[in-house]
Amino acid sequence: MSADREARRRQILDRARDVFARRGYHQAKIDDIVAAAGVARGTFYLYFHDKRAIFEELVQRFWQKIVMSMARIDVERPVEPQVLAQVRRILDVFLDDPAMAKIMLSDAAGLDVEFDRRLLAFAADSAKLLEDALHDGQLRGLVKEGTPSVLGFFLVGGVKEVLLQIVRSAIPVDREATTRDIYAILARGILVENPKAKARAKPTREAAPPAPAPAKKKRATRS
Amino acid sequence: MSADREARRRQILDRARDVFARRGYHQAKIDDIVAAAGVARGTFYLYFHDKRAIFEELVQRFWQKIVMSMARIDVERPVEPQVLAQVRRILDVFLDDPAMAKIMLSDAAGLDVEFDRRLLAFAADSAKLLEDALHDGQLRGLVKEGTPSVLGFFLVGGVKEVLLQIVRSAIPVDREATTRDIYAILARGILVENPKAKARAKPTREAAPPAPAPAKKKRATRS
DNA sequence: CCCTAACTAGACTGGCGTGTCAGTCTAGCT
DNA sequence: AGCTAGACTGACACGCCAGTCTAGTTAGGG
Repeated sequence: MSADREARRRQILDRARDVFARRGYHQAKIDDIVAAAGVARGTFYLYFHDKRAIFEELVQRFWQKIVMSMARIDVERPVEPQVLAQVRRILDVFLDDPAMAKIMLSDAAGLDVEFDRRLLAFAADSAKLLEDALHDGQLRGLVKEGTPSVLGFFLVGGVKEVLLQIVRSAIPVDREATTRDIYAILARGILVENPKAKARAKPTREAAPPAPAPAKKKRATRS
Repeated sequence: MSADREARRRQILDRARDVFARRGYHQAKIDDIVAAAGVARGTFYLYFHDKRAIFEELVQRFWQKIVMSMARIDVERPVEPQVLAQVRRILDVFLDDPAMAKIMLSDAAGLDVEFDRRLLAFAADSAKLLEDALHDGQLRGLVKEGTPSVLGFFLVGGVKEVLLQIVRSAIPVDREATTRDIYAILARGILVENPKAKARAKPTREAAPPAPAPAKKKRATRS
């Protein structure tokens, strides 16, 4: 009955997720999805109103998981283990479902004006909350100085990119180690401020350009 | 003659850039582009082979600018001003051309299998170079410990996200201040390690969930 | 005044992919 | 055996849009 129905729905949903992850929203054709799910084209439309609807449902469900993994930081207790645990939980949510992670971290924009609008609005709200939290943290001496919105964006962007690259490369990672790496960046940054000439290895070495779109430090052509 | 031709080409290119930035690759119709450029449909095809070609050229040109802004860090001289200048240059490149910035930071993927493939490959190369540079920096005592690839991804992702949000919100920012904010994160991180109960403001306050896709710290429902 | 080249306006077509719908098939009931 | 509900099928209609093409306009050069 409705249990069958639920199962069938689940099946389509799961397969669609894989197809979306592999091809991206626009490249994923309904034919690909129904083929992967092993159902007829018409059946798909018995369970989902249209392509956008199934995509939205996938995004929605995964977003729920993310929200569920968030925990308030208790100021009365040591912060470090709480932050570590939080980072670890985020890692788990994304890496436990690489297909959805890929979808959330690369697609999820540029499909529909309305969908984009809602997504953007939601993102803005979330960013505002994070910003407030960081500002509050600053007042409490838990967060270093700096423009809260910039701190928040950097934080989110950094974690997103790390997760995306992990998921893309499909290489299994040591989650514990990655958690510590991220925590170290949060707590201490990346650059050494006063180099005071430490190691100094092979003196002839290249520095490097950036990645995908924008990039950062060292090396190149000019200047 | 060819000067006129170059100018016409330029005009179409510039207007197309605006349309792509406003609508995204898929929503941008050829009709939108020719209307914005004030040329006839046929004329467009006198200058560009097809839609993908003009998009690729835009991406290509902007990427050149990014690469040009990269400078090798001279280990013999003080690092801080060099890094500050580097961050500032990146900010300038992106914020001077918000339309292209928007395109590079959100689209630029998911249009064509071949295009994606090349982009990804290129991104991977760049990431590798940055990773090597960071590793080298560690040996020289300029970069803190941690897995170089994770440091690199976090760095790139953080900067990307900050730029994207600035460009999206269209609010003019103080580039000098943003540069310092980013440098501060690079040099010192975000979290205070040993809070030692400093300020302590309004004790009843919310922490916050995250942003767009993945997110970070504080707040929520469970745990 | 004509000729050419660049351009315009816009009609056209071809392909693609979404969503529909008339019909089939199955399981269960009477 | 006859009937019914409703899950499922898949050919097809339709809209959309990139890219092509034609007829007509404009401007300059000889």
